[in-house]
Amino acid sequence: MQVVNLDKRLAEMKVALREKGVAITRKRAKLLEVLLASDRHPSASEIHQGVQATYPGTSLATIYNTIEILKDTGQVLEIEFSGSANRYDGRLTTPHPHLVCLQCEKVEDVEIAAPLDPLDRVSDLTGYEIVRLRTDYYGTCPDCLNSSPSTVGGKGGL
Amino acid sequence: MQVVNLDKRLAEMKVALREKGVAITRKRAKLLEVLLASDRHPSASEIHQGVQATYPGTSLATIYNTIEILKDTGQVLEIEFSGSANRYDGRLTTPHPHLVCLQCEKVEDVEIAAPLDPLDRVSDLTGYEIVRLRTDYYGTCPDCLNSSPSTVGGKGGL
DNA sequence: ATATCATTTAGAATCATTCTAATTATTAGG
DNA sequence: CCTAATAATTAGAATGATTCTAAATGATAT
Repeated sequence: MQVVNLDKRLAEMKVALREKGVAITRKRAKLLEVLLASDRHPSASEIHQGVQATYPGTSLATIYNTIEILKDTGQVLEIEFSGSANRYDGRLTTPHPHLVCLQCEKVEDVEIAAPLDPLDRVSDLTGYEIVRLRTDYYGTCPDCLNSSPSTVGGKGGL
Repeated sequence: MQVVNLDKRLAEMKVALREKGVAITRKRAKLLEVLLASDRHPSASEIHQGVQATYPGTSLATIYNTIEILKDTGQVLEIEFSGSANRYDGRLTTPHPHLVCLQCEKVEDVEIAAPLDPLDRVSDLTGYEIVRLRTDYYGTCPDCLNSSPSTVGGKGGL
């Protein structure tokens, strides 16, 4: 697993926000904390719950607003899902491969071979100006493989 | 570009549906046609329009129902997007890399290096039972690079 | 014909996300 | 300390893709 110094990341994020000219309010600070505390790639609503633990009455809109700013400043990586909520990675914000469990919707980082073709090679090849690569492996995690040997279908949204 | 014999694909799809025990109604046949006719990876609503050209009054529900069956039988590849409609590939239904234009929302196949790590190697490595890999390059296509030299942002949903 | 079963339908429901317009904090000058 | 001005936050409405529901239609096979 990519090891990240969380304190350092937190500081970085704050600097980036300040440079953007936005205030680091208590709720926003808490949001950053919650985001970094989890290696689960939390969803907006999970972050919302985390912030509400300390600041009840925080609106979901605030969470989305702040995530928007984080995205603009490259301080969070958004992992998009069509069937369920998007997930966010505040630790490692450059696109990287993920392992997604279709059963329990866990999203993990996976340490594997670097990009098949570097972005600029694909650019050359296609004439596209490539800005990012998404690489995700979908399947069933070990936990789910064990715990539900019979549950085959998986009605989940991913 | 992967070259596919469309007539053959159409026949394959029909066989797969029959084997599943579902009828190939006129609307469904048309849907398959529309799906295969396009290399644009059409959305449900684009397919809907295509079918409606011949069968006005076709419901979107029918499109989604049929796509569902196609997915179940592995006869279509669904490419999911959180910000906008999912796209469908009826030509090549095994997961393969795509090039996605963030500007015009074009989705193209791209012929590049095979998977970084074969699925079973990732399985071994992680204990996951991997079923598919998603690999998408995001950027701006040549057309959009030319036509809108100033339009930087791109308020689009992808 | 008729009972059975699959297909199709319109519209409602869902859910994540974005928008809106109003309220509340915060800050900088006086 | 006040008071604009500005930014942050809010509740709730709006959006948009997808799924669900329950009813209607169509086809099939005795």
